[in-house]
Amino acid sequence: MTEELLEVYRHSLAHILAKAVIEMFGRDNVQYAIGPQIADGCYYDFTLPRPITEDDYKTIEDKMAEIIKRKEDWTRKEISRAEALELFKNQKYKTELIEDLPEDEVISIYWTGDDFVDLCRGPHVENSKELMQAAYKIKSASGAYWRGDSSRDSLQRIYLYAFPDKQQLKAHLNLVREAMERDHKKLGPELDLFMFNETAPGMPYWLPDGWKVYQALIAYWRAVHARHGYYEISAPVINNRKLWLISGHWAHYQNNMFVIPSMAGKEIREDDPDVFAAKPMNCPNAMMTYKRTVHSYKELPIRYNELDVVHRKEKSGQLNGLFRVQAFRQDDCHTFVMESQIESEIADIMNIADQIYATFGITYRCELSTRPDDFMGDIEVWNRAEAALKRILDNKYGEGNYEINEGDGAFYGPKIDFQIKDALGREWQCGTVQLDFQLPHNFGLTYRDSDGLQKEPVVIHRAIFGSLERFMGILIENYKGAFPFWMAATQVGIVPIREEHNEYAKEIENMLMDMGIRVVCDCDDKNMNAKVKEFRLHKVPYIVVVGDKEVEEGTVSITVRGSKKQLHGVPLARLCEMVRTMNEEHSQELIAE
RNA sequence: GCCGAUGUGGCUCAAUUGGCAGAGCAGCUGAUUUGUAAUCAGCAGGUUAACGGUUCGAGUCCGUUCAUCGGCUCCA
Repeated sequence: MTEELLEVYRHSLAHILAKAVIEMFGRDNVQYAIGPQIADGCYYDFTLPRPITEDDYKTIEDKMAEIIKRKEDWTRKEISRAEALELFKNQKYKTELIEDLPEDEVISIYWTGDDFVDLCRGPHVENSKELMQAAYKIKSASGAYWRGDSSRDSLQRIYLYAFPDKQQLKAHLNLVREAMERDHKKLGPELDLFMFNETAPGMPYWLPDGWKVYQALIAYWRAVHARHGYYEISAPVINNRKLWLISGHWAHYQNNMFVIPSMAGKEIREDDPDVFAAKPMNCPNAMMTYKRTVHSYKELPIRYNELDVVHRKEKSGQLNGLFRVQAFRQDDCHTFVMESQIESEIADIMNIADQIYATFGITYRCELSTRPDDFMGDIEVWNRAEAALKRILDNKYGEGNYEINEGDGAFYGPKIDFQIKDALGREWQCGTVQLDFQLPHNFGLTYRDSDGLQKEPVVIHRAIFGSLERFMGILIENYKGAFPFWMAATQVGIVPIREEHNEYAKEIENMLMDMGIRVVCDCDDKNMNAKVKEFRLHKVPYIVVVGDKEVEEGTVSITVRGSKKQLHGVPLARLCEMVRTMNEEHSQELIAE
């Protein structure tokens, strides 16, 4: 099955879907918009007399089957603009699409039978009978805005899984089911990693086990940055409005800020000096730390790393587990550089990103976002900065091998984003490198250059994880909760077989603890099988079992997660060597021999 | 914010047309001491998300709010 053929099937099924919906609700009651193909099928957007619910899915699917069985011919016609406008005169979205086409564009339409016509470029099947073997299933229904614009009509979108045959659909549904098993929203509470409470929507609580994993991530992150000349700072979490007025957040970002009046019940007034806001970003405080003293060109670049929690008020309906939260820790850095240092500094950041992502076996996609229409600052500086970013990406990926979002940059500078996929294949922005010419200016930052003149530094905002919360979500799904040894909350679980083995088990626990290993020895009064099961459920990488034989020999038995065979008679010195190696190398695989 | 769905002990789920809120796991107590995924018995655990309405009677029907999920839009 070639890609092209798959496309023909999905495209054609979108038409069948539209035809089915129209037959269900009546031609005059349906406005149909667009129905493109997507990764696992297609969708179609409509305006309908009432909302589609799950009860309708079967009806629509049956209707589609019935239509396909009619074995209607599909005929393509090319028509003039005037003819097209006449044909679709009662269809507002089609009319708008036709009006927006260039004057000289050939307008093609497809008839499916003689009672359904759609504006379409094609290609399609010749006759519906070619779809007899096709397998499809309604995935979901949801709202969607006409042309993705929230100020325009709200349409109803019906998503369809669509494949050439039943086997492929079944295989895909299995993949989806498996992906659901990896869902961090399911695994997180199961493994006691994190939780939420309705008194703090979108603000995760990190539980003891989750916090250990989180801390392991941070420790690794610190170790990497220490070798690249980074210094960590921490700054206030709430600041007076004065700061946000200077940075521009009060004007441009207020809707996303938790604003805090000085007293409970006090109204927030524009002229009240005593108003604070929780920081949605770290940058303004980083500017303040730079500004505390004078700087020489010899000091640059200055790299201020930080891990403070930021709060962003999101509109309801936008929260999503750890992927979209209202309180999160960014692995943020603000680097103050001279313009001439931008390229080498960003190249170094890209190296750090590569190193860190590789440790987790994560693949990412880079996007460059360039100057928007409402940009601020000097256009020459913009051009030079964009050229520098392009050179870096060209060198790394080759020209044209990365995406460029023209005009998508921030108003204060261009940026490179790193996109990473979750278990269901949805992409999330994690790392980001943004150039900023504006904040240093707003805050009046300067350095004394070698020529004796005062100049403005450029700021590079960057994050590798993006937000620790989002990155943890990605990692939980990536590893299905079975973290590599170096990250695991409990790295070694010890199971004494009988009470008389407890003492030896505790000796091993102490020995490993002295090495900084996260170890739990289960001396509870219960069946050893129950202890093993408990450790397995928590996906503990190494389960160490000790009984008569081990006490006598001074060895352990190791059950390695994911491996069927057990390692018997492992000397304690060897156990120490194994765990030390995995920790030091941040290896993803467990040593199993 | 928009469209749709969901909400019952800590967890997984029951509860017929509206008719006594119930089980397994986890927990506690006691017994049990076991070689790689659940030892046995007993006990306890609930304002069915919250608030309001309909009804002789609401987990169940209606309304509002909150939270969560799938999307749209926006974002790390």
